[in-house]
Amino acid sequence: MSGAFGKGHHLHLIDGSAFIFRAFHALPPLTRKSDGLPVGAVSGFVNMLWKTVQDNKGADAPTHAAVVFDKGSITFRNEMYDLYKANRDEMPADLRPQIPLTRDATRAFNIACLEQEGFEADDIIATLACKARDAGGRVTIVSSDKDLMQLVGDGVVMFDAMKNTVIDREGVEAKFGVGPERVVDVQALAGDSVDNVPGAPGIGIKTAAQLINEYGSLEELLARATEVKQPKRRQTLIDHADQIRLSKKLVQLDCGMALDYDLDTLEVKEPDAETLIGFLTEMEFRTIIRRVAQELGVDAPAVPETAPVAAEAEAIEQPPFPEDYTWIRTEDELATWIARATDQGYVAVDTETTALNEMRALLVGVSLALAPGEACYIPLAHKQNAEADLFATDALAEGQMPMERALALLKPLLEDESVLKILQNAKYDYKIFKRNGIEMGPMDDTMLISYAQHAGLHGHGMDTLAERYLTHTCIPIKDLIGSGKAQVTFDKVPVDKAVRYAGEDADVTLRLHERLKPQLHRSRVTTVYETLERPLIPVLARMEMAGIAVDRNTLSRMSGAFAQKMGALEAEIREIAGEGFNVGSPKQLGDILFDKLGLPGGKKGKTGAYGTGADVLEDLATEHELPRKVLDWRQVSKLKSTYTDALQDHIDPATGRVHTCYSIAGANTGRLASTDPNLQNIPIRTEEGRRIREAFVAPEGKTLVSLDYSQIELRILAHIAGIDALKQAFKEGQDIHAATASEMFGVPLDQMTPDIRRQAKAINFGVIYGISGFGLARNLRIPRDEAQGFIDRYFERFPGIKDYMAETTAFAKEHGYVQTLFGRRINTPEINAKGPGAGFAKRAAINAPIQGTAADVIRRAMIRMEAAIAGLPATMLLQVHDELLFEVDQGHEDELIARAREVMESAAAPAVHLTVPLDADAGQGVNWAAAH
DNA sequence: GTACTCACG
DNA sequence: GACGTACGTGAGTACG
Repeated sequence: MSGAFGKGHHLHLIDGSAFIFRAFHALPPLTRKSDGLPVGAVSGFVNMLWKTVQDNKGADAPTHAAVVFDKGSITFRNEMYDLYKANRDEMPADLRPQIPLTRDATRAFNIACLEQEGFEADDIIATLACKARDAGGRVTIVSSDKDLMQLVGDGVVMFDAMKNTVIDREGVEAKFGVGPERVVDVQALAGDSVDNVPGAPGIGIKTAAQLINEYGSLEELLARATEVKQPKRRQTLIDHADQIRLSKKLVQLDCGMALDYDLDTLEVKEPDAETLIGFLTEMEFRTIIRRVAQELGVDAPAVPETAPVAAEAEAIEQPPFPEDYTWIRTEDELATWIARATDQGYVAVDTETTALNEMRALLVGVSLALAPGEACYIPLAHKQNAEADLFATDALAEGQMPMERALALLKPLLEDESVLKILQNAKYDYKIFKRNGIEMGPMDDTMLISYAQHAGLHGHGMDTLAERYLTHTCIPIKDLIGSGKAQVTFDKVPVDKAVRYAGEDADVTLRLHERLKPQLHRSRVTTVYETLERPLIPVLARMEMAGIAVDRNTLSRMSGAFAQKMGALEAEIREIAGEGFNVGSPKQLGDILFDKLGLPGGKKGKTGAYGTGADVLEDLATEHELPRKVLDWRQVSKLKSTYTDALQDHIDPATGRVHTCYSIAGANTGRLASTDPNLQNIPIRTEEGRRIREAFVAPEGKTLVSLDYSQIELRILAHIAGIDALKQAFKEGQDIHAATASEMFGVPLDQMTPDIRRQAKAINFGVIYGISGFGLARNLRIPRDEAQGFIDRYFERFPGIKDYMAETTAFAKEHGYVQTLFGRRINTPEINAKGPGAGFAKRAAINAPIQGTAADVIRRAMIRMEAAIAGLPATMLLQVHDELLFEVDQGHEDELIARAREVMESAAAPAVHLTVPLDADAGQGVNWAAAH
C-alpha cells in the first residue's frame, strides 16, 4: 500500500497509556531476573501489543498504525482549570521506570510512537482520527476510554481490546444515551470524577442524556434553562452554567492540534527481527521471545540464565504448546510413562468422563503430563465412530487397552505417597478414581492454588487460568462434544481428537502448577492452601459421595398440595385483577399492578421494568389485596419448583440419596458453595417451607444430628474489633441481641421488649455487612435519619467497631486485599475505584474478614472431624456455612454430639486464640426439620 | 444469555 | 455534596 493516506487505507490508533495502566494493574508485579528491575507493565504492554498486531493480520488489517502516549502531566486543560485531573494519585513507584521502556517496546515493534508535550494522548488520537477520516480512510481506535467515544462516527470505530468488542455509533448510544456528536454535551453535564471534571452537581449520565435529547444541545439547554420543569435541576443548570461550559471545554478533544507527524509516516512496517528480539532479550521475556521468533521465522536466542533471586522465579521457561500429544495404546507404553512419573516424583493427571456429575460419570480416559509440552492420553472407553459403524455403535474404538489393566497399572502411581499428583479441580478426579477403587494421593490442585492467592481477582477454572497465566487458549470442550441438543458424551469423541484435548488439559495443568505454586510463598498463603484448601478435597469428596437420604414420597405429596394451592391462588388473582395473566411474569404483573390498577410505585433503572420484588409488594399490600395474593403465590411457587419438584430429580437412582457438589473455590470469602442441587438454601424461615426439611431423613436405624455455631460472625467481630462489652456478653452466655439493645438504649435486660431487641439484631447484622443508614432504614422500615441515629449511637457505644471498619478499609486501599484471622486473602480490586462501585467494595471489604474467618473456622472443624469421630458409626453429610449435619446409628447420638461439639468449639485453636468462646448448638431427629 | 426474584447463612 | 447501598451464594422462570 503506498501513496498518500486516503481511501482504502485503515489507520489503527492504539491508546498506549491506557494499555500500560491496564497491564500494570492487571498483572502481578514481575521483575527482571538479572537485576530486579520492575518490568510487569512492560511485559503486559508487549503482550497486548503483540496480540493486537497478530489479531489484526486478516483481511481488514491496518495499513497505518501508531501507539499514542500521554506526555507530561500538565496540559493546556490545566490552564483552563487548575484542578483538572488533580485527584489523580501519583504514579506508583514501580511503574515510573517502566514508562520509557514501553516507548522502546513500541519502536522495537517498528510501530510509530507518538507523544507531544502539553497534549494528552486523546488529543493526538482525535487529531489523527479526524485527519484520516477527512482523507477518506477508516480509523480504529484501540481503547475503551469513554472520553474517546465522541470521535466515533462514519469511518471511525473504537475497539475494546480487553473485551474484544467493537464500539460503534450504537455502542456509544448505549453508553451515553446520545449519539457521538452529543457525547461531550452529556459529559459536560455529568462531569467525570476520574478526571475531576466538575459538570453539574447532581446530574449523572442518565439525566444528562435525557436533558440533551429534550433540548437538542447543551447550548440550547443552557439558553433555555429556565424552562426546565424540575426546580432542583433548573436551579443547578442556572447556578452552574459557567462550570458546565468549562466542563465542556475540558472534555472536548482537540481535533486541530498542530502535529509533528504526517499520516503517511505511520504506514505499517514489518518489525525488524533483530531489533525486536534484541529488545525482548534485554527485557528477559523468554516466553514472548519464543513466540515472536516462531512467527518471524528466526531462531530464538537463549536468554542467559542468571541466578534467580529466589525459587519463585517468575518468567518460567515455557516451550510452545505442541500440535499433538502421545496416544497410549499398549500396557508397555503406559508402563514407561508411569515409570518416568514415579522417577521424577510428580505428574499432572486429568480424567475424561461421560458427565460432569461425578456420581454418574463413567471414566473414558486418563491423561498424564510429565513436562511442559510432554503429555499423553490413555483412551479407555471410547466408542467406535458411529458413522463408520452404523450397526455396532457400542463397539469400542481401536487402540485402547482394557480399562481394568490400565487402572491396575495406574493405581500404584496414583496412590504412591512419594509421587505428587497435580490436578485442576482435584476433587472431581479424586471421586472418579475413588469410584474405580483408587484412593489418589498426595495431590496439588491448581484451582485451589490460584484461589488461595487470587480470590476476588478472577475465576479459577482452567480456561481462565491458562488464558491469564500462560497466554494460551484451551481447546473448548464444545469443539469436541458440541452443545445444546446435539451434545454427545465424551466417549463418542474420536480418539485422535480426544488425545489433543486431554493431553492439553494435563499439559496446561502442569504448566499452571509451575507458574502458580512457587508464588504461594510470595503471597504468604502457603499455610492457607495447605491447611484450609487442600485437605478439604477428600473430606468434601466423601461427604458428597455419602449424600443424604431424601424421601421422594414426602416431596411428591407436597408438590401435589402446592400445585392445588397455586391453582386456587391463581383463580383468586384472576378474579381480583379482572383478567388472566401469568403471575410468574414480573413484567405482566407490573403492568397489571401499576398501569391497570394504578397503584403507586416507580420504574426501576436499567430496563425500565417495574420492580415487583417482595419488599415492593409488601408495601403495596396495604393498598390493595392483589399483592398479598401474589406474594402467597410466589412463596408456594418457589417451594414447588425449586424444592419439592427439583429435589426429586436429584435423587440418585443408585443410592436413593441426593449428592450435592461443593465448590471450594466458588465464594470469594472462603465459604463453600453448594450446587446440583444447592443444599445450603433449603427453606427454614417460614413454617411451610421448613416442612421441606422433613423430606431429608435418616434411614432406618439411624438419626440425623445437626450442630451449628451460635452467632459465629458476631463473636468473630467482637474478637477482631475488641469489643469488651460484647465479649463479656458472649462469655456469660447472654442473648447477644438483647445485650446489644441494653447497651445501646439503656434498657435493663429484664425490661427488654421484642421490638427493641429486633432493632438491635438488625443493627448487629448491619454492622457485619458494612452498615449504612440507608440499608438499615430499609431493613427496619424506619426513616433514614432515625436509622442513622441508631448507627451513631452504636458506634458511640462500641467505638472499636468504627475503628475496625476504618482500619479494614484503609488496609484494603493500601494493599488491595483484606485478610482473615487465619491469613486467607480476599482481594478487593475495586476498593480504589471511583463512583458507586466504591461503596460496594468497601462494604465487601469490611464483611470479608468476618465472613471469611467464620468460613475458615468451620473448614478447620471439618478437616479435623473425620479423625475425631473415627470409630463411631457416624458420617458427616452436609455443611451449611455454620452448620454440620451428620448421620449416626441410633444409640450413638450423644457420643457423636460430644465429640463433634468439642471439635467445632475448639476449631480456631491453636492457630488463633479467640478471646470469645465459640458455642455449637446441637439437635437430633429422624429428619432435618427435627434435628435443627 | 440476561434480568428478576427468592431460598439460605 | 450527591450517588446508591446492606455481605455472601445458586436456581427457576420469563423473555428477547
